[in-house]
Amino acid sequence: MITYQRDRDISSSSNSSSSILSIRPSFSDYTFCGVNEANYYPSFYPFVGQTWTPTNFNLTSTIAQPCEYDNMLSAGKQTKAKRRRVASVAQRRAANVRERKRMYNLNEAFDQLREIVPIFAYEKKLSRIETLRLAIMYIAFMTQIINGKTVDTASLSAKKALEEWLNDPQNSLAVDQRLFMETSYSLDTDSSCSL
DNA sequence: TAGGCCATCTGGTCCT
DNA sequence: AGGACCAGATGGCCTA
Repeated sequence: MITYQRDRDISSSSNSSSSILSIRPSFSDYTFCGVNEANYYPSFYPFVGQTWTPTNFNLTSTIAQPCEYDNMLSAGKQTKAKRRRVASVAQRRAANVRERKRMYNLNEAFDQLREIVPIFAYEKKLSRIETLRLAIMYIAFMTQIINGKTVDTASLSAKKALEEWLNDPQNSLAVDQRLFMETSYSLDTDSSCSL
């Protein structure tokens, strides 16, 4: 009997002699069940903390079948005939690496955006959603300037938008209201401002 | 301790 | 067929 848990749990666990193994069994575990690498089917999450057996993973042949959990997930959904892509261990790992790289690039773009939007007295690092919302308002503010509105008028609209935003019950963000006031103040007083 | 934010894994879908 | 993109799930970390 083998019990699985996530890789992350393993790395944070100090007890290396534990009988708890990785949720991703070694290749030998698959071959033990008669599954070859080409038919690797990586759906083990439902069995975290549970005793793993070929029965509850529905491994009754040499080919891994979708487990009950996947059937539960797809139940109730209007599904057309789906293409089941069978990924090898190497393909799945490569996809994970690509996904990490994709998210890294996304975060790099967020960092660049954080450097552009004016935050002034805001000492805390903006979250991604804060960055996006601030950028939206900043663009709206600058658009008004470009369209000939005075800084005062544009700043008034920006302040109004900011107040609406802050008063939005859905918005739990506690942003200092000085953000946009200081933006307009900076435009007013700093001629070298490159905003 | 609850909630927010984030990283990561994963499978489905779209596109080349 | 395979990569990119996306959303759901999950767990860790931090803060109020």
